[in-house]
Amino acid sequence: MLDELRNQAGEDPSPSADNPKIPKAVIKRLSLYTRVLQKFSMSGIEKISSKELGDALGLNSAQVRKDLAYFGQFGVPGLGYYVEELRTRIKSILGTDRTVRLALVGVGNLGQALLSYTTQFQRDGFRVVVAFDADKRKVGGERMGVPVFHVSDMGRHLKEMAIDIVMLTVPAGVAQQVTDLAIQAGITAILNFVPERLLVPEHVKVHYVDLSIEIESLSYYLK
Amino acid sequence: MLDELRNQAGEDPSPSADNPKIPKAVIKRLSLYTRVLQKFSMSGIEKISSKELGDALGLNSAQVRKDLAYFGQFGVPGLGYYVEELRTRIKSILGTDRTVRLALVGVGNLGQALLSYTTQFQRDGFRVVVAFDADKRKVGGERMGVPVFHVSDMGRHLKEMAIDIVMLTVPAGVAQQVTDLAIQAGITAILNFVPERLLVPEHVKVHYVDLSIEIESLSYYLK
DNA sequence: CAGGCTTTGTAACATAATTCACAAACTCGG
DNA sequence: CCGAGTTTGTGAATTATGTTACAAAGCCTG
Repeated sequence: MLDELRNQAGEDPSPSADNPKIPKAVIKRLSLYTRVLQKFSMSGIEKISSKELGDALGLNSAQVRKDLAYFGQFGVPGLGYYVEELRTRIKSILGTDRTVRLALVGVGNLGQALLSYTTQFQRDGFRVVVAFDADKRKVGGERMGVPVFHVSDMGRHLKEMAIDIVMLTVPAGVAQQVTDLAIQAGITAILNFVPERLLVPEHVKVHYVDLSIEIESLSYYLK
Repeated sequence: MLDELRNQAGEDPSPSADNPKIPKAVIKRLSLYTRVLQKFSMSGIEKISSKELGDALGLNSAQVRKDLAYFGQFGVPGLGYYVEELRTRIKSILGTDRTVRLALVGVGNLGQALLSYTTQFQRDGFRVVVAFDADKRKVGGERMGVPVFHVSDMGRHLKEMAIDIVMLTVPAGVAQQVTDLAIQAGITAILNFVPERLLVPEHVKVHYVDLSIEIESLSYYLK
């Protein structure tokens, strides 16, 4: 599909810089790894093997090692990986070693729920710093400590506030329009909750969260 | 055992109960097809080719045909597919030709947002018919027209109300517990919003919706 | 109603992702 | 500091998924 994108330039001395195609699934698993490592770290455990890491996620240990191998050599033969070190390095690879700045477009039901998701978001290093809506009655004040502006000013605010990722929870029908605006403002990553396919230039990455599809496909497996 | 765990990781093809091996991705695309077909149907268009259907979703036309071929022969050479007929048949395959009955566990922020998602859900043939929470203050009345019961009565209600799918939006930490209860009550499909892996027997299907992972992986692709 | 045109369904091919398997690297107890 | 025991990192094999290509089927125009 339109998933083929360049990878980020290396920000650390790992061989990731040149590797042109890392499977999307690998990236998602990296994210899972950090979560497990976080837990282990909390329990005061200092080292972990690919086997243990895999078991915690239902993955083959070779897959864990191979995933990590995309980015360098982090392990010690005969010992495994140092939990904290590995966690730090993966976070650095993912770019979540600093706070990721999110904007929310569409302060409806789902949008507000996302605004109140602060606990989880905070813990994972994200922060919703601004929201937008087309309804003038919702604009002006704050919701859950987040200022809400009118979409007509979105471009300006997105730039000024150095937004990394836009979350779309607008009504179906205006999603593409809003997307175009965001991209004009320099946004390159979108998390789309609207059940509509977005047409975007190649340098823009869209992830879809589609509840209806999840439910429909679950329905298939009912028996 | 390993198979079971692997299944829970959520991203790989699992041997579905009866149908030998239809890729999970195929099922999700079927769901997308119905959406496109719905739109075409609305516009009064009566036939559609695999090319057109694919174009609408950014897919290769052969993939569309192959996906459909898993389930039979629906098309007419030289003509394409009859929109309404195809839609009906796919819905029948997915089991969404009747209302799918959902239960929501955890009436927090996200849970309430899902309860208010009625418009979209209704349109797609789902219905949240009951909700549960552990907080006695939330229990008893209705939220968005949906009765809320205490989790301690969950098993009974799930059975009595013939629930198909359980949506989990409970606080991290109790997800596994709630899952076990639901499975004891005969539930075989779970949509899990909690950022935690669920251990379930083989016959139970779990789909994960994990916002943090979506954001983290988007973060990777930034610049 | 014949023949050119279109589009299906699928077999063969191509690509991608995962798992296996093992040499090499390192640990650690004694 | 040696040797038995682990565990890594990675080619090779396997499995899964997607694409190409085309014969067969059916439409439709003249």
